[in-house]
Amino acid sequence: MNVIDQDTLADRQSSAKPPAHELVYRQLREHILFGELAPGEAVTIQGLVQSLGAGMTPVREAIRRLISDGALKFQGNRRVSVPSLSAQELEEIDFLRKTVEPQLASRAATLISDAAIDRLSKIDTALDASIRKGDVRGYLRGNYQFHMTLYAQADAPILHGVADQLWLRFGPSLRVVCGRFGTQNLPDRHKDLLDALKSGDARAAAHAMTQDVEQGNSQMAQVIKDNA
Amino acid sequence: MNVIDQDTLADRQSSAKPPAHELVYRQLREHILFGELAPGEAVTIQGLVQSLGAGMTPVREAIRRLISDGALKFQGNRRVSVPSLSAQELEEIDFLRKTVEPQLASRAATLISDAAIDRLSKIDTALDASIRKGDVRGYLRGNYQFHMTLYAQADAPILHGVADQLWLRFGPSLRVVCGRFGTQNLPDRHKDLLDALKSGDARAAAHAMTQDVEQGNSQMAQVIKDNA
DNA sequence: CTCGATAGAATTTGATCATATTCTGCAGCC
DNA sequence: GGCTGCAGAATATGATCAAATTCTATCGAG
Repeated sequence: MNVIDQDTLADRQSSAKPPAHELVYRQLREHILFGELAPGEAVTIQGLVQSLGAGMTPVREAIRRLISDGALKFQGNRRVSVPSLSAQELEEIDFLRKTVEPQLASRAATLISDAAIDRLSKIDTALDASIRKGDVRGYLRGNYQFHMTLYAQADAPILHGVADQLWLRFGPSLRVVCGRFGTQNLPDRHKDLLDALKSGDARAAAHAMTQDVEQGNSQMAQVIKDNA
Repeated sequence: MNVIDQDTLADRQSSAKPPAHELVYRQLREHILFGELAPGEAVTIQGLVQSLGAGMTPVREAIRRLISDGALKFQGNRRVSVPSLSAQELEEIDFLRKTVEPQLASRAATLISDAAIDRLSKIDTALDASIRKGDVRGYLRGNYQFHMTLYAQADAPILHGVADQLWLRFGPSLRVVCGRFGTQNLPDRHKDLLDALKSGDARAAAHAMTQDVEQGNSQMAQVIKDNA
């Protein structure tokens, strides 16, 4: 499950260079999360070799990792594609998100530093700007960043990893929701969340998070139903 | 997240042959789950190339997948090892297991066929025999098989995959528990579980599963505390 | 003189690539 | 319509390069 790799303090002197397979993994991951890759789209090794200018081995490794993450789907006959969520799968993801993410929010609420709250506020401000401008890509990145930054404060790497994996699974579908609905009527429970964090109210944070998940998932459910 | 790949009916005429990286993945997975690999032990690519007689590329891919699964740990400097659980990590796993596995048991209870119950009974019988004989390896395999066979009946591939991943994470540590305590006083809530399944009582199934998870995890917690 | 530390060499291991091989899917032919 | 051959893509290997660890020999301090 990869995860997160909070460098932050690392790579002194800019000397640290991640291996190629790691870079390819991150790029592909971004593509999946923030939308260049649509659900159902085929992913070929050679295509990535060309488009990313990487060798074959690193690309293969990155693809395997993402298949393990559930972000890509192995279609049996050596074909790999971006999965499109079924209603049933979304229901499972809904169950898991409502378990894991409020829990993370709750834990984070009791541990988070003022500096981290500040960072979250900044991300949320930028996110609002993206929404106003109708910048789908910016919204998706900001939203993801907001959640993951928060979860990183929970001191719960395994839960964080599971949450991350779930986001990877519904990323492409979320992108479709935005394409359909635009960025105007997107949920933003982040204000409630920030308030709860500032007052250290774990229960309120969990509640706000539940609402946020609820809202996002119901929109996705709508789109899936329409497509069927 | 790998998963499960229920061949069963597949490979007609025994003609289907899985690719090498798949085979390597499965073997390594088994080693991790059932104990050849101890927590903390280093895993080298070249070592596996030799011991498994496989090429370098398949081994690399298998290792990447298992790292994504959380079954192996990338140690920053290009080294890979079998992770040993910290008390904190076990706590997280405990939370997740108590959420996911009872849920799976519950869903399975309403969907399971008589044939599948029969299969589970057979597995459980064999498992009891392993316990009596003090056959640690047999116990671990049987226990895993019992749970995964049950979860496969829940018609919830994502939840199943998450559960599978969690087992992969605590597998090596569970092995240590057995080494410490032997197989005598191991939990066996499987009888309660089977009863609940037979009567289609989802709530009872979930409860029995919670008990089973509880018992196993508390033994692991004990061992972890002792080692510290 | 012995012990310990350290710099540099040697070895081990990982990363990447070029290449050969195998398999899948498709198109054209019988 | 079913079969055969062809093109392209994926799988798998081994060679090569780079990095990290380990080993060793030398030097200095006690």
